[in-house]
Amino acid sequence: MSKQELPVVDVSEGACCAPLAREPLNAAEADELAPLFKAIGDPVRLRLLSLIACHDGGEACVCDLTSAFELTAPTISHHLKVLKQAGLIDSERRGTWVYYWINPQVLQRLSAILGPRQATGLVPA
Amino acid sequence: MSKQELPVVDVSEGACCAPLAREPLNAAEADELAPLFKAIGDPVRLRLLSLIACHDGGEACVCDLTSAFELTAPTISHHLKVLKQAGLIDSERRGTWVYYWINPQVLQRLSAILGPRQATGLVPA
DNA sequence: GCTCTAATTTGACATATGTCTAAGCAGAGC
DNA sequence: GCTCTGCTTAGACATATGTCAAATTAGAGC
Repeated sequence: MSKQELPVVDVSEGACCAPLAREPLNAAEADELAPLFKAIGDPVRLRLLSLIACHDGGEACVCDLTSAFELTAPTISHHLKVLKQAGLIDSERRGTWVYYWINPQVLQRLSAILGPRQATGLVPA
Repeated sequence: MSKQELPVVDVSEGACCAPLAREPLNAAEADELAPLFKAIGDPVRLRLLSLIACHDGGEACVCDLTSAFELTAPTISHHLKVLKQAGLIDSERRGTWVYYWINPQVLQRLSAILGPRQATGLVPA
């Protein structure tokens, strides 16, 4: 299955761009957004995300990531899985190695949710 | 041992504005930021934050908040405490009621961390 | 002082989470 | 086919988390 381009949820709807502070999130929006923040609510996963995002070519091999922590490979694998299931990153196997890259749109969306204003053009004033 | 040396980092330093994707977060920065994202990584707390931010006058009484959920008062109180301890909101008692308001700077900072670019003027490039 | 309401704290509980070890799977190279 | 390396899965375990009921604290009004 290709999780690569699946929107997962109707992103274009309510929780897409309107910032938190503009109108109250309803339960459904919150249920959809919270897991994303939860996924980055762990120091290891935050660093993983950052490492992947900053890595040369926009993608990183698991071996690069594992060596940056004092954690076992299964633990890193677990965190990568959490990030991937949240839709924040995606991956592909190439030969022996598995590469991960971030999904910039999701990150951008979260940024917009927290941002003070700017509905990213959805609502034209 | 090499994981973290300082529990709290000076916010004005690295983790202040530079987005995730610009340079890898170090362990200390991640340890400082992750709890903030974790705090909003819960649907109830996300909605609480949004409700408070959107409320008239920029602040909301606990009674207003409690009535928006099908949860007991202690549970709401717990979530508010988590948000407050994370620094996302603040509160004050006025007579019988307790009012909460958000700390916009913290929210803005998180937004900047996730944002694609814009170091908020830190590095001119 | 008494009581009423608003909110928090305490304690309990089931569930979720982060980590590890051990085992399994997938290619590469012999 | 065998083995080696890279990565994931499975299972176990201690700790953290979300929720509630009961008890407690804080003011307001009588």
